[in-house]
Amino acid sequence: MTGAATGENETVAANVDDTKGNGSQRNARSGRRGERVREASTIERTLALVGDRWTILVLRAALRGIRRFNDFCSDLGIARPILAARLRKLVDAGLMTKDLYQEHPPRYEYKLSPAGIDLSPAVVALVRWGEQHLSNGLRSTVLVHAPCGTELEQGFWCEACSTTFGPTAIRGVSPDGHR
Amino acid sequence: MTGAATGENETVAANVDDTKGNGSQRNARSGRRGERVREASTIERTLALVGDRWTILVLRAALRGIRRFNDFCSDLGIARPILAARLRKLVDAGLMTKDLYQEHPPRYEYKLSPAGIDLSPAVVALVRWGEQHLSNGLRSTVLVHAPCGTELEQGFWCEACSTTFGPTAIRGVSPDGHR
DNA sequence: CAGAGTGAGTTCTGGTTTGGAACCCGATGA
DNA sequence: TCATCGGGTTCCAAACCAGAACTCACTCTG
Repeated sequence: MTGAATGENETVAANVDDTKGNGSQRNARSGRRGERVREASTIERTLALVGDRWTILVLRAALRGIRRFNDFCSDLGIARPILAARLRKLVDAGLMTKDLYQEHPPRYEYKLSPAGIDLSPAVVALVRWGEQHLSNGLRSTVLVHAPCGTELEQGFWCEACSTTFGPTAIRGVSPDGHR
Repeated sequence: MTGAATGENETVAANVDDTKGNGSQRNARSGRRGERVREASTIERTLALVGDRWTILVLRAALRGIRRFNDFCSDLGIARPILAARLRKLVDAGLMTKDLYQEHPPRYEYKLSPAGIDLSPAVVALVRWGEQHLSNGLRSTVLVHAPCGTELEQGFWCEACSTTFGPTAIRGVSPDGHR
């Protein structure tokens, strides 16, 4: 009853299957707040990392070339303790590196690691969504393909079919089904 | 890794220009917590909306076809008050709709609106990043192109050049031409 | 018809996280 | 020597989050 009721032809992207039906997951957590026993799924862990108001902004600032503590601070308007905590978390998670760029008063720069750069599709997707849906008529920035200046599209690409497609054509499968 | 579909390979994504140098920047906020005076930029508003641990998970559940309060609740393991607050926020923001599906005890279903579906590239990007960087060897879900079953790539696409490209080839420009 | 069950929330109550100010520390540099 | 800068940390109040329990309006079972 739950699912099918609406069957109709909405634009829906609603059949991204999650491959496990629902057999196992949902199990116990301890009584204590914050330390759940069930193993968090991958996305839950992803969001535990980047799912807050600042982390993505820090990443975006880093993508724009900002590297120093104070520059992040004044560019984002973020409170210093929060920034320190976010940078530490990102460095610990391997998304950024902290390099000494000057010894005597030890000074560091924060740069994106490859894993951090890999997150840029997500950052770009959020930026673009905001520009499309939240800008009140005046878009502040348009992201374009640098070589030609055309506004970029973001989409999914199937190498086998050599085609792009939208969210409705996505399915989730389990990799360990037979392997 | 990321770039299978991207022609060039690259190191740094650090020169996405942000078009404003810093002309108008970072100005005042009031003394009160939470009500800043400066007009938040688009991404800041985007993140104020979806930038927390649960909203993206709620959206992902909705993409998977979940529609009812209790189903979200048990699928995600989210506390009921938080879920109620998130759904209300998403409905208010126009990302989801709340439809009556039964009168007598009034019962509602929550569905993604087109604006919510538009966020799926971001959700997918986060899921994929997590699968690539956070799964400890065992990936729980692989997203594939439904018609052919090939694992999908996500990338940027330039219609003018008919080419895909990676994050390094992105530039930000001001929409009003000058600059 | 009483009682159990269901779906969709809200209230209550603590623990956790944020955000802002202020402070610390080690070099410069005037 | 004192001020400044870059990079943090400490302290504290306000906001947010999570869980349990409760409400409300039905419907179903015996």
